[in-house]
Amino acid sequence: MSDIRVLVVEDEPIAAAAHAAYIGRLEGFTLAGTAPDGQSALRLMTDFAAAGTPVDLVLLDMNLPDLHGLDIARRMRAAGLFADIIAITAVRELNIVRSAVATGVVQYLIKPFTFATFADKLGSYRLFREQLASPAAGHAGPGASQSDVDQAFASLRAPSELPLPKGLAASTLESVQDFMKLQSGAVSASEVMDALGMSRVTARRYLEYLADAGTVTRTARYGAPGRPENEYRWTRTAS
Amino acid sequence: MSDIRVLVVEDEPIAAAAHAAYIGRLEGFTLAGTAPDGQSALRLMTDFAAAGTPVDLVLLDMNLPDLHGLDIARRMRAAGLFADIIAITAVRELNIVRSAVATGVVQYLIKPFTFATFADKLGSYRLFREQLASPAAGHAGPGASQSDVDQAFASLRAPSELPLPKGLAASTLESVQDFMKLQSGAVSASEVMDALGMSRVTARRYLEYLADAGTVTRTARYGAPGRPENEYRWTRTAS
DNA sequence: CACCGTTGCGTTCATATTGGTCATGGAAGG
DNA sequence: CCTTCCATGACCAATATGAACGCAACGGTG
Repeated sequence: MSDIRVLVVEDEPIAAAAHAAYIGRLEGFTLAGTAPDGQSALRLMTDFAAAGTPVDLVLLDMNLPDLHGLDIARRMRAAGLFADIIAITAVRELNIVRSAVATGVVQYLIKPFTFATFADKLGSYRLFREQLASPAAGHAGPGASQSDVDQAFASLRAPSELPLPKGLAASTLESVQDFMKLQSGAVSASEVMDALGMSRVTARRYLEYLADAGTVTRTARYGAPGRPENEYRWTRTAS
Repeated sequence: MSDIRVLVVEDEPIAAAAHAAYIGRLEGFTLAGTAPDGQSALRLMTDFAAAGTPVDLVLLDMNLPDLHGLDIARRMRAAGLFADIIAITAVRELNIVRSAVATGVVQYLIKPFTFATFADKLGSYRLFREQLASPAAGHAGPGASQSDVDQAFASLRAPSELPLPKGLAASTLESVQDFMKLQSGAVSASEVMDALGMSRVTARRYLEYLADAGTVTRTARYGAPGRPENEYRWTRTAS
């Protein structure tokens, strides 16, 4: 089976290069090109389609200088471009998710994400395509049954757990992350402990992990008696 | 939450009446109207949108006298109509499924189907909407995390139609579901074990399956020594 | 200015308690 | 009687907690 041709649409050059590099590391995917804004993305897709090598999948950032990602998706459909779309955004608004689904977005990635998350989402998309290309054996005839379609949809939309370092639980990490997102200023490990009802050791361990991952920054707080206290601050997610 | 307004698009009068009757039997759904062909369907949707009562969901037959279902979906998007679509078809062609996904089809029903299948697909769609309207409890704040989005997408799967994984029995799953429905708060796996008289392993396996299917949410309970205990909460809100 | 007690957090370790997995037994169906 | 499937019990792995220890800055005191 030929590779899935991917177009990366992202205005920030650093992020665009990162996504392109991610694509290169994945089996079964080929980078078709990159576009820094909506207009050039649409033009590129039209050119590729005219050249007989249409784009199969678009990694579409929602925040672009000229057009919103949803607008691009709508214009794509209006222009007869029916590549599948994986939306990438830092905007955590659920109503946007619904609108995105209505315009044919098959996956939704929230920045910042790790390569593991990225690979997982694209992998499930590839599995979705493969299941539609060759349905499960055992059914006679060329048609697809309801369960075949259901299985394809399931593989497209199934969540998956990512491997975490030993000693850390996914649910706990998520609680800490959600709490940190809401804090505008810096918080100490003790404050996290009180707010989430967990022990000081646990709170500190997860904050330390997030600091290592770059999701939060760690600074020292002086002025009070006692050993200086580390305070953690949610790093502004790069648009 | 107000009901989901549904438009039935179906050329055969008998089938159209059947679908309309199905809608009437479902909690949380209201029939907005029926259309026998693509042109009148588009006109109806435009009129509803202009009247301030837009259609939320379209049950769209793929084989219509004037237009193909995919064409209708594309024209809807081009016209700025972003109702969600559940495709209904007797044509079992998988490439159509892929194109349908690209135009924002959220579910795919293959005729002939029973009322149970119909109710299941629409029920999972309603759960999808509810999860996007109010993300899972346990996470504070207005933002949605990656796992919230994943879980919403997961509700679009059809657990009852998928073959059950090895080791699960339908009858046991039903009793666990019935018990969980009655619980207002969160329950742990041990409590389910005691209440239903089954082993901890079995209770946990079924709860885990339900959590994966999005029917229950899983959160951790902190504060006590020892490994945190998972507690499960029924999420399907009876509207 | 140097030193030392105080103070509160960082760090480590053992412990408790649950989650996860494997092989086994029993029941249902053919 | 055989096969298949699921619930079970027992084992190992995982993870938050509490306590004990160490460390670094503050604030007196010499």
